[in-house]
Amino acid sequence: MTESKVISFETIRVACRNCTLGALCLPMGLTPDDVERLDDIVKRARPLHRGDFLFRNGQSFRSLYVVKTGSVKTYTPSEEGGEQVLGFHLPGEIIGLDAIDKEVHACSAKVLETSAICEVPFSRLEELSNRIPSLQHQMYRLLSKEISHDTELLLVLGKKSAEERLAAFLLSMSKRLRQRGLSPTDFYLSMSRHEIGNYLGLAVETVSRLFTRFQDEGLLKVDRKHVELIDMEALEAIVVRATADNHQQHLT
Amino acid sequence: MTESKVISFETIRVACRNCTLGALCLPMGLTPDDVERLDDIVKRARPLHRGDFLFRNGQSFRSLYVVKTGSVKTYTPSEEGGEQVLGFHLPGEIIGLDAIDKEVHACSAKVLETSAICEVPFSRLEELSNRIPSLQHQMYRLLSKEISHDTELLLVLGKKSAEERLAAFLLSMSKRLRQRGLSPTDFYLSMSRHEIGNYLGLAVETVSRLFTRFQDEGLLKVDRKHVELIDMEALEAIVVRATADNHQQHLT
DNA sequence: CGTACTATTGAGCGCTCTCAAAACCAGTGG
DNA sequence: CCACTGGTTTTGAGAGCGCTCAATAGTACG
Repeated sequence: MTESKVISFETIRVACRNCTLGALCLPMGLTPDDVERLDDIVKRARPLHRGDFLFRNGQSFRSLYVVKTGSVKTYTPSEEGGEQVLGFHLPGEIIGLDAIDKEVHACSAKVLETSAICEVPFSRLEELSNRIPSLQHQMYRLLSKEISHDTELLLVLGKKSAEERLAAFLLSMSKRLRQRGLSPTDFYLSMSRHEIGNYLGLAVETVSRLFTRFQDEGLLKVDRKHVELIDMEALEAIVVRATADNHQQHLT
Repeated sequence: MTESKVISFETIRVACRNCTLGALCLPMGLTPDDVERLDDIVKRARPLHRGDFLFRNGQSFRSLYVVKTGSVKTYTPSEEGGEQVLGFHLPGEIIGLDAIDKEVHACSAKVLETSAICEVPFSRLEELSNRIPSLQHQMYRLLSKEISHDTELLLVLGKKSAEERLAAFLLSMSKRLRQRGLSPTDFYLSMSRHEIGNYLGLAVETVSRLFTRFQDEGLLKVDRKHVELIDMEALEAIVVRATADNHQQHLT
C-alpha cells in the first residue's frame, strides 16, 4: 500500500496470516526477519467460545488481543448488572489499546461466538517496536486510527437520530467485513438486538422497529440474526443526510 | 508521579515549562539530556488569537500541537456551515493525535481565546521516540489516554440525559483545570453556549435552561461565561446516578 | 445609541423511551 | 412428537424529554 518496497505485499500477507496480527503488519514495510520476530512474541490462538472473557474490568493490562475469526464485544459493566457496550470487534481488529495508559482494563471483553483470538504481550511488542522503527510507526497509526474511529462514533451518538444510527452501524459492519474479504452485503450479526441498542444508545424496541421499517422500505432483508443489505446507497443517504440537513449550527 | 528517579520532578517540570510539552514529558523518567533534545524540536509558541486556525479540515498532517495557555476547539465542518464540535482543549493538552494514521487532518482546530500553542513536528518526535524508549512509552500512553477519553465521552453521549451531560461536562472541565493547577471551582468558559450544546449533542436552549436550573438549585453560580461550581458532590451525584439507575440492561 | 450577536425564556410538538403483551425460537424432558 | 420453559424479538399504546419555533433580554462594539 504505502512504500513497502522492502518485501512484497503477498509475502507479508502470508506471514501475517500465520502470525495473525492483522492490522499490525499488513500495511507496512516490515522485512521478513521483522515479521518473524513479531511472530515469535505472539501467543497462538486457541478457540474461545461464546461467553468467554479475554479480560475483565479491573484486571491489570498485559496484552493486546487480535481477533482472527469470530467476534468480541467490549463493555463497561456497572453495578446492578447494567452495562454500556463500547464496541464490537471483528476479524483483524485489535482490542485493549485503551488500557495502555493506566495499565488496567477499564472494560471487559467478552466473546460473542466461537472465535480465534491471538494474544500479544504488550511489553514485548513495545520492546520490539523500539528496535523496528516501521513497527513503531505502525503502532502510532493503529492507536491514531482507534481515536479516529471513536471520534466518528461520537458524531453518531451525539447528533444522529435513531434511524441514522442504525444505518451507520450497518454500514460500519459492512465496510469492516469488506476489508477482511467477507461479504459486505450478506452477513450474520453475532450480537443481540439488545446489545445493538445498548451500543447505539437506543432502546431494544427502537432497534427492532427500525429493522422492520428498513425491511418494509426495501433497504434490506432481515431474518433473525441474518442481514442482507439491498440498497446501500439509500442507507448511505440516510447517514449523510444528517450531516447536511440537521444541525446547521453556524458557529462563528 | 510514577518512578521517575532519574531526575527530580521539579527539574522536569521546569524543563517542561520551557519546552511547553505538557503531557509529553511530565509523568516520566526522561533524563535532562532527553528533555533538551525534546526541547530542540519544539517550535516556540507565538501568541494566537480568537478565530485563528492551528490547522484546517483536509490539510496534510505535519505536527502535533500542545496548548500552553488559552483554549482551542476541534470540530468537523460539514457543508452548509454546519459543524460538529469534537472537543475543547485546555492548557497541557495535545491536539492532532487523530491525524497520525491517515496523515490528513479530518477536523479543524480553531483558537477560542488568545492562546499560546507549541508546535511539535511529528516526524522528528517519532525519530526521537525511537531513540528514547521512555519517550516512546509516553507516546503510547498519550495515545491510549486519548482513546480512554473518547470512550468516556461516548458513554456520556450514548446514554445520558441532558442534565447528566452538562454536569459531566462541567466536572470534566473542573478536573482538567485542577490538573493544571487552576481553580477547579471558579473559571471562565471560553466557548459559547452554542458550542457547548453542539459538543454535548444538545440544543442551545437546553444548555441555557440547564445552567439556569443548576443555579436555581444552588449547584453553581453562572454569570455569562463565568462559572462557579458550588456543590460538586451534587454534580457528581447527577452523573453517577445515571450509570446506576438507568439502563440496567442485563445482557447475558 | 444603534446594530448584531448571544443568551434566556416560553409554548407546542415529535421522537424515542417506557410499560405491557404477544409472538417466536431453542433447548429440555416427558 | 409435543408440551414446557426461559429467552429474545416484535408489536402496540401512552408519556416525557428535549427540539423547534418564536419572542424577549442582555451584551459587545463601533
